[in-house]
Amino acid sequence: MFKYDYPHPAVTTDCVIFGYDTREGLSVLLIERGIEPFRGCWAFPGGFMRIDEDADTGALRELKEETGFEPLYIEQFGAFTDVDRDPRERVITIAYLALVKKGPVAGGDDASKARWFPLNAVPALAFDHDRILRVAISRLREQIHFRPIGFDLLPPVFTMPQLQSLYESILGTHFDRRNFAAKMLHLGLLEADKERSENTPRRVPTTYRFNKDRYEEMKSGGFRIEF
Amino acid sequence: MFKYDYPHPAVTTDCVIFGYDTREGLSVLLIERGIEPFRGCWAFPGGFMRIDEDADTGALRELKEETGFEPLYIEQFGAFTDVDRDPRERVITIAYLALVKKGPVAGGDDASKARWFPLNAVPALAFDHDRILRVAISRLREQIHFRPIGFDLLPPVFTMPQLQSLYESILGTHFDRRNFAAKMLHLGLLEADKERSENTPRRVPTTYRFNKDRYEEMKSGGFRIEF
DNA sequence: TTCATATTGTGTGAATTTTACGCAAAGATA
DNA sequence: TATCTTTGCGTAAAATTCACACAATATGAA
Repeated sequence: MFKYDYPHPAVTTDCVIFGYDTREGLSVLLIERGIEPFRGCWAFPGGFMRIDEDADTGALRELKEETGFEPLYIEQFGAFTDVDRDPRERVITIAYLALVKKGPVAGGDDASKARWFPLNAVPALAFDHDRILRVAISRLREQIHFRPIGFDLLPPVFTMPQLQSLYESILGTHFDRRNFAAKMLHLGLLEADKERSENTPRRVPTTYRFNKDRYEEMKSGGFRIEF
Repeated sequence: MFKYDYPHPAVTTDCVIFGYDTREGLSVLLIERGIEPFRGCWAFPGGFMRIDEDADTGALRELKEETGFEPLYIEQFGAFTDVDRDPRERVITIAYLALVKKGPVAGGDDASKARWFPLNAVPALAFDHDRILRVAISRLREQIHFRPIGFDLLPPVFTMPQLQSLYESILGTHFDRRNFAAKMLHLGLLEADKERSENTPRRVPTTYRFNKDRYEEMKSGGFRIEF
């Protein structure tokens, strides 16, 4: 039993985990809650922050425990603190945005009910997670202009059409194929690859790799990807 | 006495309050701590979040109580959760960025020791507030591209040189006078004012007002101020 | 093998925006 | 009235964005 002179809220972390594939576009990973409150509802993986770990560590721990994924990018994007957002007691949550390489859920102990949902087919969510998701998406859209985080969602070797549909999926817009390729190549972050991509219906597109060293160089002088 | 099965951290809010005037440029409002820990150190106004209010409400309350200012803009920009950031007990803080019309500190009860510091003359700060300040400044620089929040820092009627030095002060850069004016006017957010500005050494610059209605119109179609 | 089809790679000119900078007008001071 | 400083306006060159055409490559059917 832990005692305080003043009431303290409980603190949780929640992870909005995005993944991507060409078939379903941008998707988010949800877990079906096995316990009350909101039993049977879908929610973000997350849990109580331990008293001896910071929120970043806690979010990462919960993410791995509940989904088995190793995030390629993770970033705190806000605290959600509405007084009655949790029916049990006063709980505030610190929300994280994570990108992972999409795949079948490897499954830790709790992961039996984890599933990917394409962004346009997300069910009603527990707590205030609907609002958290909206904020996460708008944050992802902002971030993609400043960091090449999109590349974390693709395999290490990818084609220009793949890269374009990823960007279109995240930003919800359509780009001219030729202008998109020109801009991307002009950034100097891509290098053409020898290998050929597999499983393409028509002409085989050239494959590229993301040059992370080049990106690190560019960051020092400030940096922005325009679209 | 409040008892929990699991340990709960304390939760505070802290406000990084920015003000501006031509003489000192961008400044931040700090309070000298009267109690331990960090007694005598300068820190952001803030305090414990109440169990029956959300963080936004708490931040606003503390801001008003401790400084007497009414923020023209306020925005949460992050939670800081390092395990040992407070020597007393586990305390996490939710940090807010606020803009106020700079003036003498009106002073609530605690405000006796509040003072404005120009950004290039900020003393060492209590807790992890140095880091919080750095994050706040970079957030302010980002935000100024998407919202005309700079106008909240100026008097309702202002001149183009005033507006320019505000932007230069926030972004830490220098713009060509003529190009800056052209871009600003081109946005359509300014309307020329009849009145003349006072106290100018040479030629009297024309004065402008910020057209908030026009801004609200523009927001719907997405919006970005480029520099 | 050949042809029609689908998809990718590259280029180019027009329109727009950014950038650098010249010059005259307006007020203050001598 | 002359001089100095600051503001307002304009313009040409450079860079970027945007719309679009055409050739090249692979597949599958004839």
